Amino acid sequence: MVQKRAAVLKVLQTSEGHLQADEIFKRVKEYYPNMVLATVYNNLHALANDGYIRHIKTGTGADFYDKTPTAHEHALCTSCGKLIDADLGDLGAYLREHADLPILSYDLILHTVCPQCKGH
Amino acid sequence: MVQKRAAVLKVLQTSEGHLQADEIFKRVKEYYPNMVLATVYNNLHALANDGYIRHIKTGTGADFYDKTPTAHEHALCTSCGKLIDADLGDLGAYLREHADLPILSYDLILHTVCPQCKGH
DNA sequence: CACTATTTTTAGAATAATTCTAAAAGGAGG
DNA sequence: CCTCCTTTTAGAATTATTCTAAAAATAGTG
Repeated sequence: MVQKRAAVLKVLQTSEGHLQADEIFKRVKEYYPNMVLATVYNNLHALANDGYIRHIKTGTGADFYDKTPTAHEHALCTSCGKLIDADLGDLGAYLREHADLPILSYDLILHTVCPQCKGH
Repeated sequence: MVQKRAAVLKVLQTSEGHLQADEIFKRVKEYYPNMVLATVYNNLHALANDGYIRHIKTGTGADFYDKTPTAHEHALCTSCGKLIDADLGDLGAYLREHADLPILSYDLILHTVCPQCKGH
């Protein structure tokens, strides 16, 4: 049994939105006070590797982790810094159709102003 | 006159492909041996801000800088680590058409195996 | 259950690209 | 020449992430 891996996954799955490693760390520590940040990273990598979660690099600051592993895209709010889901249809199909190169995978981050921030 | 900014720009423009800050630093230092890395970053930011070049974050290791500021996409070779240009048609139009959010800008990195690496 | 092998966790150091800070230098305009 | 504003320098600081080696937990096998 891999208690701490399960705890990391559970925290992600029972949280709203997308979290960063240090936030996950904080929340898992409530259950496992002796938890260490390196273990969170270990488990996040393992979980992403096994397809349970997604690892999203924004290029600005810390990475996010997404409880939903199925294909969808993300947008970063330039105002509040939150990462939100974006629906872009079948972007993968578009890319594979138009690219002049084989696409192993891709990372896309949109920059937007989220609805909350727009409502000033 | 901003000699060092011009030198940074010239190095980029007269080099093949896409460079990282430390490589630009090395090359500019041949002309200005007292050059310092922070100045390279200063000038790269200034140049990107003024639209002369593009700043490309790959999310893995160092950022790249692109002498071509007009719209096109990029692919990172998983084998050799080089950043190469990718033609994806009018991706901006696709995104704006399909997105459920306003798109201020976006960052896309494809992962591929470049032609050179493919030829083992 | 005992034994061994593998995985997980820990603690803390290390990494590495980038940014920051404060001071010095440079150049433009009057 | 004087003053202002920009650029540059040197080096420290930042910060998320990774690495390392040792300890602990766990699982598999007989």
